Amino acid sequence: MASGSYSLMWFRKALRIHDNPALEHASRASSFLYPVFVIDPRYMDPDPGAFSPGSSRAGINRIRFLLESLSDLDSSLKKLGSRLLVLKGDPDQTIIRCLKEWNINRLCFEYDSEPYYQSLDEKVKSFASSAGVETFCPVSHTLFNPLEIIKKNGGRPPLTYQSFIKLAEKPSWESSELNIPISSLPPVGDVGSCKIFDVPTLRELGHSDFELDENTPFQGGESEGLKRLKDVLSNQDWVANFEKPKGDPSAFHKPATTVLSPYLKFGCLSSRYFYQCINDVYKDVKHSVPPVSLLGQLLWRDFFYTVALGTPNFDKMKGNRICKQIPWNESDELLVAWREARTGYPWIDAIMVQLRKWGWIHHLARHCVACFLTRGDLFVHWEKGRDVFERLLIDSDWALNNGNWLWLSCSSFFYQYNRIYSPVSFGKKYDPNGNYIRHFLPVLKDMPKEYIYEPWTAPLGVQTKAKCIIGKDYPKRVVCHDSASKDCRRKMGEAYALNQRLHGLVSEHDLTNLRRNLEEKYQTAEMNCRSKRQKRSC
DNA sequence: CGCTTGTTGTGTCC
DNA sequence: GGACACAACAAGCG
Repeated sequence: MASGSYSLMWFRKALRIHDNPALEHASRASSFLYPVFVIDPRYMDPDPGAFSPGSSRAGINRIRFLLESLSDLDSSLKKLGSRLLVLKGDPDQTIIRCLKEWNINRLCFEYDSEPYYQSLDEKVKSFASSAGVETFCPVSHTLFNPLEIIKKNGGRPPLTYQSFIKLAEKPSWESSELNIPISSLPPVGDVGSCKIFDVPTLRELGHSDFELDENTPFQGGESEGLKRLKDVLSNQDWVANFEKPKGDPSAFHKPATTVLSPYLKFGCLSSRYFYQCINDVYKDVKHSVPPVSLLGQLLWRDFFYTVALGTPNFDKMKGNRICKQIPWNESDELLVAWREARTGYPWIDAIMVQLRKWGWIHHLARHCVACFLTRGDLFVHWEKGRDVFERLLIDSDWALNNGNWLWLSCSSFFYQYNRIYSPVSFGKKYDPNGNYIRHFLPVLKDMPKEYIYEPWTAPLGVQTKAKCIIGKDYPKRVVCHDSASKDCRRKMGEAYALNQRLHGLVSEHDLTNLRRNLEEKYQTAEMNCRSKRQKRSC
């Protein structure tokens, strides 16, 4: 193309300038470059019916993080002589209209393995090919191409971390220069009759009633992500010796992990660039190794992306060949208590408050509440907890979120259902004084440390003095952990036996039968108590 | 079939 | 802080 191309760079994730092969390609030999982000009203418009402020799909914290990331991207593009063109509408229809209106002959966007993008991209690509528009969709969100790994494994994804590591080996780009600085970009061409917006504010999108008392301390955008990365890397010793299971989930003034996950989720930070930076630190020093090392965490991310892509119905129990079929109970009452931080277990409730306010909680805190909701205490379906995380986390990532819920509920990957996190003693060993609880549940701030993890055991006099009466100022616990966790173990055992007997081919009918049996067998004191309450209220 | 391996449990004992 | 019992799982490999 002698006169140069009219190129459209479609931003979805990869909200960055550095290590962005699609952007690089789009800017090469182009007369005009149109950098586009499409706001889908279904994703961004307020939904007053949702259980937390935000849209129907995302809580307010993640929408804010995305808008901050877009603003940052826009100002970086402006420094390079370009800008971000924000459009509103159905993403596929909007992109197709732009392609026509602007006579685009080259469309560039990052490959995305999530089902949502797979079907969206299919539509856009099929139009592009019929219209003679060249498309360029590089894999740059993950370290490896998940399709290649699946192919290498004979068409099925590896199901253990170690087999994944063996298949993956070293990434092809390990020692190439990824972060080639861009000094300028081609100009944006005429936009014709397409309505172009600036990056909107939350208020402009109609979100106004969000809480202001304590919001996420994490700001979106590539600049912020790179700054955070620099901070992390400046502590070489910490990077080299990082071991994931050893972090302190109750540390919140200074989190025990990098909190780079939200930047990786939106692609504000390139996972490949991060990988190279860690490798640089490792060069001359003794360091931890996967799976627990910092580099190991990036490999976990790729592992889950690969399994997720190669597993039909990965985000469901039914029809998911790697998921155990378990007769989770259908109690919305218990789900809501968990979601609204009213379980009566301060450690669990404090975590759920931090999740709602910050949109981020420590990895082990995620384990505690996920285990508690599913196989540990409440026996509620992992898909319901998954939905809550999906909405509230600023770093919620389709493959990782579903993969971790499968893991924690002992539905796949991990099967030792007798290992249950105690909602009392797990937090206590990190934070014996309960500072974390006092911060996120101020109603308990004056409870003596002897009782703060189990306030229902505090004598009434102590409760009065702490101005926190259990059952009035703070809820009574929704189940008794000792008996509930024992019941969960037994239920899991029976469900596993059924899965084994039927070789995983458990029908809806089998599951209903087992559920009925279990309910008869294992009704604990609380369960009886709860059903009596329900009957009374009916 | 038997053996090894698997990121991250709890409670008790020394 | 390390060892052990607890009660015990699945996947992968030979």
